[in-house]
Amino acid sequence: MITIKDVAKEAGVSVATISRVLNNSPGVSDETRKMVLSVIKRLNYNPNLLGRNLRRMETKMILVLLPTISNPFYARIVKGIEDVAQKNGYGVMLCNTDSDVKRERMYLELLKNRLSDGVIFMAPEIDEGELNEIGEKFAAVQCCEYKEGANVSHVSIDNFKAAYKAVKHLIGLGHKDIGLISCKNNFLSTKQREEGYKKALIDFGIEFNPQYVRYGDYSFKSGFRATKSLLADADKITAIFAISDIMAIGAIKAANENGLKIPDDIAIVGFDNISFAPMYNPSLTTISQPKYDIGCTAMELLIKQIKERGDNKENIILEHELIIRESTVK
Amino acid sequence: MITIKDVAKEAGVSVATISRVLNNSPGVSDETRKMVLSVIKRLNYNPNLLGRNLRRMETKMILVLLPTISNPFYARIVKGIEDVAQKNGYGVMLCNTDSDVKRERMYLELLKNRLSDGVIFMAPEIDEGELNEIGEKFAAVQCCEYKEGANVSHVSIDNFKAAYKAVKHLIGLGHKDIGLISCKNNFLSTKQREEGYKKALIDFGIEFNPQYVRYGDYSFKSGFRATKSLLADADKITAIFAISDIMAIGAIKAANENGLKIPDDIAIVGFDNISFAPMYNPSLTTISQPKYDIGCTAMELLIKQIKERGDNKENIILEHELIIRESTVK
DNA sequence: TTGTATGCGTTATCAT
DNA sequence: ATGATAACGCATACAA
Repeated sequence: MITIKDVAKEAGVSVATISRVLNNSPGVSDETRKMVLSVIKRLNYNPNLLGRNLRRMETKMILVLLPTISNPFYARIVKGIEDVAQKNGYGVMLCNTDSDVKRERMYLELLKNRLSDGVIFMAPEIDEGELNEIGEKFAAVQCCEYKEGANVSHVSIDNFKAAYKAVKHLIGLGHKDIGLISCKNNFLSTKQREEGYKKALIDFGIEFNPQYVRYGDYSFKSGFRATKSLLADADKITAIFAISDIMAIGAIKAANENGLKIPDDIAIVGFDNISFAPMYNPSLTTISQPKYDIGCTAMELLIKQIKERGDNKENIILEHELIIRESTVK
Repeated sequence: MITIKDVAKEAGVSVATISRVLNNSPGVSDETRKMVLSVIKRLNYNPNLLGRNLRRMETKMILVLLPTISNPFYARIVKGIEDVAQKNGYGVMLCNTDSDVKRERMYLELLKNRLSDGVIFMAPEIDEGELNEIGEKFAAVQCCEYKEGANVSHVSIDNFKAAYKAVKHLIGLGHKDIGLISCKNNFLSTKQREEGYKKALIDFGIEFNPQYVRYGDYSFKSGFRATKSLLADADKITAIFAISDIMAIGAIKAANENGLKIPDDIAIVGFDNISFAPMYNPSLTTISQPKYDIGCTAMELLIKQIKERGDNKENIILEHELIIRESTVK
C-alpha cells in the first residue's frame, strides 16, 4: 500500500507539502504543486481517508435510516438528500431498518462510533427519549415521519390538511359513504390522516361511521383484504380513502375482483403519489408530497447542524398537492 | 468526547486492558472484565471506530452500487446482501449511481480510500478495464448485471434460457405474432434476453420479424410508447414479451387504452417479478429471479474474497422460474 | 494477568 | 514556501 510518505519521498518534499496539495491548501508554489500532482498520478496514489478521518474527527458521511427501500415513495426523497449531500462534499449511507428497532440501533452505532457525521430518520422506531439523546449529541433530522414531542428537527407536510383535501375531493364528487383504510401503528402521520378524514366528513355534515374503517400494514395484501372486508360488510360504500398508495392499489384490485367498475361503482384515493400511481390501471388519484424538496430540505438542515452544533431545532412543513386521476374521475 | 484513555483512568487499569475487554480478547480476569464493563457503561463510552479502523486497516463496511433504488427489483436482493453481511459483522452502504459513471466513480473512491472493505456492483457502468483494475486491488463481485469479459466474479441467472422460456410459454398458448420490447443499451442481460426471444421463435418455426421489435429504457413510459407504436404498425400482434416488468406494465396500460382485452386480445409477459407484478391489474406473468438468494450468494462470495485475497474468481448462475398470471392466462 | 510503548496515515501547528 | 513533528483513538507486540 502506498502512503503519503512514499509520495513525499518520491517527490523529494515533506509529507506536509503533499498534504497541502491534497487539500488545496495555500502556501505551495505552483511549480511544486504541479510536480507533486504528477507524482501522485504516476504512483497512482489514493489518500487513505482512515487517517484523515481520525485526524479531523469527521467522515463526511451521513446516515439515512429508512424502513425499507421497497417502497418507491422513498426513492425521490433520497435523491434530494443525495444531491444536496454531494454538493456539500458529503456521502450518503442508505440503511434499511426494516422497521426493526434493533436494526435501527445497530445502524445508529455508526453514528456513535463516529463513522457518520449525522443522521436522517425517515421513520424513527426508537422512542422520544432515545431520539432526544441522539439529537443532543449528534446532528439529526427527522424526515416525513416524526415524533412530535422529540427535540429533533423535522421536515414534513401537513398530513391532516392533505387527508382533509383528499376526502373533500370525494365528497365533492357526491360520495357520502366513504371507507377509510388506515394502519394500526404509532405514526403521527397515521393519526393526522385519520383525523383529516373525520374532520372532512363532519365539516360536510356526514356522520363518521366506525364500520367504514379497516386497518392494514401499508402492504398491497392488507389493502386488498381490508377492501374485501369493507365491501362484504358495508356494501353502501362508494368510495375509499387509503392512507398509502400501495394499500389503495390493493383496494382497486379487490374492487375489481368484486366486479366493481372504477370510478363509477367505487372511487379510490391513495396517499404519497409513488411512481406507480400514474402507471396503475386505472391510474390513482392521490396526495403528492414534494418528495425531492423534502429530501433537499432535510439534508440542508442537517448540514447546518453539523456546521454549527448547538440547539438549532427547526421544523419545516412543505406544501402537498391533490393529484386527480382515473380512480376517482373518468 | 470520551476515549479509551478516560475509561482506563476511571477503571484504574491500562488502555490495553480496556481494548482487550472491548474486543473480547483473552487474557483478562473475569473480575477485571466485569469491572471494566461497568465503567464503560457508567461513562456511556462508545469506542471511536475511526481509531480502530485506522489501526486494523479495515472498516467492516461494504459498498453496494445500484443504478436506482426506485426499481423494487433491487429491494429483495439488497435484503439478502444485508442479512449475510450482518451475520458476518459487516455493515452495508447502499449507493445510488443513477447509472452515471461519474457518480459510480465517486462512490468507488470510498473503496480506494479504504472506507469500504469491498464492493458489489448491481450494474457496473465502468468498462471492463476499469472493472478489472478494481477487481485486482479490492474485493469485488458483480450481481445480476455483469460484464462478461471482466475478471470479476458474478452471480446471475441464465437470461437467455429465461427469455426462451417466457416466449415458449406464449407460443404454447398459440401465439405466433409476438412483439418484443427491449432496450438499447450494453447490458449483457439485454442481449441474452433478445437472443432467447429469437431462438424460441426459430425453434418453433416462427420467423423473426424485425417489425415486431421496439426499444425502451426500462421506464413505464417507454413501455407504453413502444406498445402504442407496435399496435399502430403491426396490428397482427397478439402477444408481447418485455424484458422488464415495468415496461410490461406500460404495455398493459397501452393495450388497455387501445381497448384491447388482456389476455384475450393480447397477452403480455414481463421479466423480474418485481413486487408490483402480482399487484397489477391484471397481474403480470413474468420471469422470477431468486432475488434474495442472489443477494446472499453475492455477499458470501465477497466475504470469501475479503478473507482470502488472491484470484478466486467464481461465477454462479442461479435458477429462474416462469410465473404465470392473469396477463397471459385467465 | 496486566502494562508499556509503538505505529496505523493523515493533518495542523510551529519553526525555519 | 517548505519542513519537522505532535497528535487523533485504538490495537497489539512485547515486557514484566
